[in-house]
Amino acid sequence: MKAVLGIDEAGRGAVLGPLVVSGVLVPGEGLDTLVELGARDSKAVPRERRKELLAGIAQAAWVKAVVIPARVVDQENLTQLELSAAAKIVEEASSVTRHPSPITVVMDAPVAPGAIPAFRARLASATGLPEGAISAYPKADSLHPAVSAASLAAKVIRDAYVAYLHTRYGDFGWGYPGEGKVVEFLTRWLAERGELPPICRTRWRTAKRLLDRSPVA
DNA sequence: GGCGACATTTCTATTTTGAC
DNA sequence: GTCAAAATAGAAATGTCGCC
Repeated sequence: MKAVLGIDEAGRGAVLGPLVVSGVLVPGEGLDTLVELGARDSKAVPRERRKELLAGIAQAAWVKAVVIPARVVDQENLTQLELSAAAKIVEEASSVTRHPSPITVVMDAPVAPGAIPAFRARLASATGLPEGAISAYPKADSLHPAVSAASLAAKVIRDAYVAYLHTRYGDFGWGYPGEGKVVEFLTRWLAERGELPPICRTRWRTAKRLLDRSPVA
């Protein structure tokens, strides 16, 4: 039975902090184990519980994450970055399996349904996998246990990275525009330094609005 | 045919509400 | 008190349509 590599990302909509793309590789027969461990829609799992689940998943599966800093997100579009990260994860996953091209890739579609075939073709081209070995569809993070596990891993790793950033920049929340802490942090930073912090995605509307309002911008 | 605007689709999160 | 689902609000990319 082919191994299954689930891929998902966290931090797509955040104005502060990185985008994290994660992959979880399990033997086909190991999918039931992921379900038993509690791999399911990560949005329905409380933040602290996610860490416990990932600890169990990491013992039963191969886990890999690619962290993409905010400044890199500023320079390229998210879909292209996610595709490159996914290709890197597929490459490493292939190297840890014993057979040539034994992987089936399943991931959350990062594009509109009409654009999924083109996305699959690009990923196939980047990885050397046949298109038939790649599956991408909406809500895969809640429908497929390997993608659920990848989603949990991406969120936990992003949370840990953000916690590290808190030690350097202070508490700015989790980085999403809807959080009051995020806007307060950016407003204060901009007022004190006259520029946005290096962990900010300056292309985001939230950042642009603050720059437009800033007297020093 | 090329370009821009808009609609649609996805993702993310938090908050609120209701059931157990 | 805990958990799940729905609502809401932020982001970007793609596809379609109308205009030049």
